[in-house]
Amino acid sequence: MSQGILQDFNNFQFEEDLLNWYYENKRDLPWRRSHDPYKVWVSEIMLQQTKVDTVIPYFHRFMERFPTVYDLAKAEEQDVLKAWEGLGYYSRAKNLQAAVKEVVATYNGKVPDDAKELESLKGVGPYTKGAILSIAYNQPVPAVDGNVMRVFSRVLKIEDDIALAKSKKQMEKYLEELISKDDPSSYNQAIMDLGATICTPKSPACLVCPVAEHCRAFQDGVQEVLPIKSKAKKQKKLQYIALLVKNEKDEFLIEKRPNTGLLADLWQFPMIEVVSKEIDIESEFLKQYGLTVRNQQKKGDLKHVFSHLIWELEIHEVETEEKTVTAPRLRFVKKNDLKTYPFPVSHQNMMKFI
DNA sequence: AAGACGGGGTC
DNA sequence: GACCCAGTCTT
Repeated sequence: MSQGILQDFNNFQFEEDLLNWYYENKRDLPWRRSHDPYKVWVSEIMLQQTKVDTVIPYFHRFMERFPTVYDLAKAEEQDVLKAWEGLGYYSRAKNLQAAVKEVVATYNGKVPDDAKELESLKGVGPYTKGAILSIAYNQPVPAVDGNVMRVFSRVLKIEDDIALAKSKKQMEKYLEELISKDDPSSYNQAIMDLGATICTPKSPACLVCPVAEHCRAFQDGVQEVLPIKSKAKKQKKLQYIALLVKNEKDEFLIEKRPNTGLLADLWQFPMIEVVSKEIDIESEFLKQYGLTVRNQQKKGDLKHVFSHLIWELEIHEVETEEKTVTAPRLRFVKKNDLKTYPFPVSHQNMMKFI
């Protein structure tokens, strides 16, 4: 047993109380119906920074569309992005498919049960590695996410800033010791359920918590103070003119975004960044897109908030006499065909102005 | 260590 | 508005 913070912590009783609670109260979630490593993997990627309720319908559709690693490996990337449309953090989808291709090519289609192999896969970090190893393969490996940081900041009364990388590393060290060696799969999932339903960020339900008697924060009445987390910086504001460019065939001009960075490889309506007060939209559009447009008409405003920036879009409709475009990332598309392309939510909202 | 990377829900 | 969410990658 280590000196320090784990000293005097009754882990034997904590584990028993936690697991007994979990066996009686675990949530019935779609990805818990099997221990198929591929399903565990997909669910864990989708659940990154994303609530369970949001993920459930996406998970069902994704599994129907790509039931096995082989189906996902051979899919068109655009189809994968379309299945991910609206879920956000789209590099997750691209990395997942790249990693699945690697699993098919290198591991004969079997999701690795080895830590080194797993963490070499794109999009698989310390958390996802631990989740797959524990949930799918029942190995006693920690999976430290926001829930775990919060629950154990309170249980062990840790007052370090959980936004710092070293705090998470330290927590992984503690959990290597604490994690159940009898049922690591249930242990990790129990902490997540506890964090999601009882040990919540605000107003934790300590009076019905199965491990309240082991919780140092509760004993000292500081459960509402922990965990300590430094503030996020506020978003940068960006202003754009977003254009519904319609030709005489009633088609709209769309463009594919660059293959890296924000919303990579998703489609959008053309946008012109508003740098100065007085910009001439028609000449600026000709300069950036090479098309002549006319009869500009303002349709409305749209605001879209990302985690790190804010888009303020001024929606305009214009007409063009062009019927074709040669640039590969530009395309004229009928209104009814727009739904076949993956769009960010901000530009799905633009379609309401059509 | 800090920033990039989505979107939705809550208070 | 601020905060949070079953994080990872890049700089």
